Amino acid sequence: MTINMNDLKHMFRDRQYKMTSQRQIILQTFLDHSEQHLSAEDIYGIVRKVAPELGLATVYRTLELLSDLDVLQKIDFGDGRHRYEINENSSPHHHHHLICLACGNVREFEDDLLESLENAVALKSNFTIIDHQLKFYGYCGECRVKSED
Amino acid sequence: MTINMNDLKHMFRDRQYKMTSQRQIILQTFLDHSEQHLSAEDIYGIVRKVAPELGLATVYRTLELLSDLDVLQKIDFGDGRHRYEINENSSPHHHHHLICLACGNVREFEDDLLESLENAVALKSNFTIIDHQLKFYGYCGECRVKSED
DNA sequence: CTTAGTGCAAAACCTTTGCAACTCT
DNA sequence: AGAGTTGCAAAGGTTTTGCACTAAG
Repeated sequence: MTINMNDLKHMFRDRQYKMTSQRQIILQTFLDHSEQHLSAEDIYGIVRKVAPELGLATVYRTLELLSDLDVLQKIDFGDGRHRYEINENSSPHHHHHLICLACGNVREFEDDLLESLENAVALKSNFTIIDHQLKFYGYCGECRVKSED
Repeated sequence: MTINMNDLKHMFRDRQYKMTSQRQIILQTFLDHSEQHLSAEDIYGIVRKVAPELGLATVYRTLELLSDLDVLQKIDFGDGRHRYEINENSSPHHHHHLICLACGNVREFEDDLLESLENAVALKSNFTIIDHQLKFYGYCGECRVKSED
């Protein structure tokens, strides 16, 4: 159930947004880098090669729009800038991040186990849960080996 | 096992940091507001009343120092500024955040259930986990009632 | 006394906004 | 034609930094 350009065009039409070339290029960039967590500046750098006149402000505005439409998910790894990843499937859940404190690398981790916890929390705290974000901080295998010298 | 000023003084002495009045005041502010998630500007505002000459840069530098010492935990709720809370007990684990998408309020949630998940992740991904952060986004009881009009 | 820490102001970042020109529908 | 969109530059907000001065050990 991957999002494609056609879905997007319909989504836009329905809400009277316009499908501009800039928006297409930016979305395509996410489709081409679906495994990565790109910042506005990252996108700007990539997109510049194809469309040198495309402005950084447009990147920011498009990122905000696509986040509002739940096409992108805004994440924060604490490195001072927002990062975005494409929501490939309909449900944004079930995928978390392993952040290495040494090299800063971010890896994905698939998981379903949080569902039950979520229900428990909702009940106990009178809180309607829409989404969650789980991040693990630690050291990846590579960095662990390096530090063993 | 609450952190107090004496523990801190020893911690500082051991590492040849100086215990200045500014640092004491800032730490005391966290002890007095242990349930809250204060930003640099929050701290600055509170501290100003006691020590009007204390500068914002010092607040930032102290926040960084105390985070490095694991006395404070740096959190990000996506509101454009970093927030800090004091690590009252030795193990920083077992407490998460419920963030209301309507009013922006942040509530704490106590929990132990993530331990087993953490072990599973560590094993499966060859990743040594030091810490985790779990955030639930949704709507608190109050905002849910309000939106039912 | 020596070295770390402070305060101030300036700089550095990331992100948002105002506005005239532009382009999808 | 008309509404939404873009690009540029300027402004905004948070955090960092350089440097002369001060204070802790």
